[in-house]
Amino acid sequence: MRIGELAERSGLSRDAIRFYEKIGLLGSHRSPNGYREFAADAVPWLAYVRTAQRLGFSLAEIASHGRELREAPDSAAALSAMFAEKIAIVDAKMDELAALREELAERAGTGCPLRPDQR
Amino acid sequence: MRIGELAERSGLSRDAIRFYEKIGLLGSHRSPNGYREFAADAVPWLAYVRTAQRLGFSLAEIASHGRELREAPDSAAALSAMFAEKIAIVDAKMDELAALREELAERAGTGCPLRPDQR
DNA sequence: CTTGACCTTGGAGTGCACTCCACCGTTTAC
DNA sequence: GTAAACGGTGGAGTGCACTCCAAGGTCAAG
Repeated sequence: MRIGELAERSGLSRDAIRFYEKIGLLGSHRSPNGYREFAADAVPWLAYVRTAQRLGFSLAEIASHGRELREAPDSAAALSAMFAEKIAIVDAKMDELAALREELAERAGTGCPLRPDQR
Repeated sequence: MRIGELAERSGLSRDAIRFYEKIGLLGSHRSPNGYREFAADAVPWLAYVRTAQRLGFSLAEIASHGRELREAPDSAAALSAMFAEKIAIVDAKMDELAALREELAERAGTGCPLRPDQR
């Protein structure tokens, strides 16, 4: 698949895809004419990248996550440990969100808004 | 409280605090000597800002949220509606995180990692 | 054989959220 | 009274994640 198709299927811009390739977030090989060729699984990978990114992971983190996965010894234990770590991070974020939600709900109940300053 | 104390109590840099004041995220008044004076509730407000920011809200969003709150008619209903909206956003983020967590857990189980490309 | 859609590479520019700096005035401790 | 600590301003610089643009190569259709 070439860049235009991937752009359309992933919802990303061509420029964003080229940028992702440049920083090592996305692999590709080149056709004889110099065009980038992407594998079919680039689409779900980019969907995952978008989700992880929206949830507060930087592209560098996502890329290093991807690298770890590729470089991991093919051991189920190592993989599980890595995912457990990521899941712990996700759980921590969820806890924070729950706390923020609580805070919002509480203030909504009391009718006492949070303010930048007393004015 | 002056900027140094607020910086220490909030864990933010003086520069960050000045920046927040400049973009209207934080109010202050000035002493006769020109020094900024901050109210005591700037500390919890900044803590809230940090949390909301870490969870993916931009400073512009947080600032406009703060403004809405200050400008809201003093009606419990209006406040509740506003908070309900924010809570819905938070809930959506939590759902996304849960989905990501699911995805990670699933892949961890199968031992089939996600990859940037087949290499 | 040209038109148009597609692709390439630099490199510049953008918006966000700061951070750093120089240079200057004020306050506090000794 | 002076040195250190603290405060002020304006402006430049940084890192991230793109976006836009110019100049040009490739390829299928008419």
